[in-house]
Amino acid sequence: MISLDHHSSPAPEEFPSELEGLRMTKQRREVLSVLMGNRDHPTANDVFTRSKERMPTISLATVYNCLEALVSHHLVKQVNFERESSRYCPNLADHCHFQDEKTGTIHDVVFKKGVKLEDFLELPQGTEISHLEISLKGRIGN
Amino acid sequence: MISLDHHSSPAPEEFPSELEGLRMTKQRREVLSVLMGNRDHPTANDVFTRSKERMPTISLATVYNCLEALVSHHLVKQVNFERESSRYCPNLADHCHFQDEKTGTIHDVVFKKGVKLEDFLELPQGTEISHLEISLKGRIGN
DNA sequence: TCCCGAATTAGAATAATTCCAATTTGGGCT
DNA sequence: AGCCCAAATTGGAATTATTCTAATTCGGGA
Repeated sequence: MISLDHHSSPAPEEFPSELEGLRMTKQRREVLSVLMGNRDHPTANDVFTRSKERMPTISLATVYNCLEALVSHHLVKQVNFERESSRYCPNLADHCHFQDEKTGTIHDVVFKKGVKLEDFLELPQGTEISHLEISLKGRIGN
Repeated sequence: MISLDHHSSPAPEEFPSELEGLRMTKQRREVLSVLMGNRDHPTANDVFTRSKERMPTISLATVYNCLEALVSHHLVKQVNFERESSRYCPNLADHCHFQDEKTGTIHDVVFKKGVKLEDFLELPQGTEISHLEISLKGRIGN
């Protein structure tokens, strides 16, 4: 069962050369630091644009590769809203996402302390949840 | 605030010529009856294949058009799992989706009776949620 | 029946992502 | 330090789901 505990994200910048068993190449470090530096849930293309400022030779394919490596090593989360292009988030705490329909801004939303999935969902018993994604859209009161 | 009340879906088949302000053309009726007939969360392409059996002239574009019309008139729900192609679901009760990673099968999961979003999420106060999507992946215990 | 806006259609276009094949990189071993 | 080799990067092509376009068809109301 997935836990909804509250963790905090690692401190920005300063990454070892290997993290969670992932070789920290300079491209991966760059992509990660772009994500850490501006937590506005950028798309792969946003990350590409930002990375190029400091590393002009990086390619979009590499950005996709790096993001996929970071996601699969749980250093970053992939965020999806319907069919929009994926966004990326370095907040490793269990949380979900709220998109303000007015501005498009995405906000992290945490779970109430101690809440478990079974508390609000009628899960067929025996289910092992390996992945959970909650996406909200709406407006922020006036 | 979105309600998590338990409703039931309309009875299968037998649709009036206008529903929820939507003109029920024969293509839309066909698409809807495909969805009602087999609630296995088909993709647009699945719906296209199935529709063609009874209506060989229907086009994929029309299937997309019909699905979009049905979704926007709240007769059908669009279901997304990460970046996979959208699936469609005629269950109008508030519910979310669990995908068995072993088989790929998608199961509807309902909310515990009376649960409200605020009960499990720390929503920034004043937020009006207009759309909510919860997608789970995992395994069904042996 | 005629008209007209809406719906359908086939095919082209788009957008995000993945694939491919060639090159580069860098850690470990000598 | 230099070599080796698997892994990572790269640019471009390919793929896939979906949307767009423009032409045709449909069907309800006058």
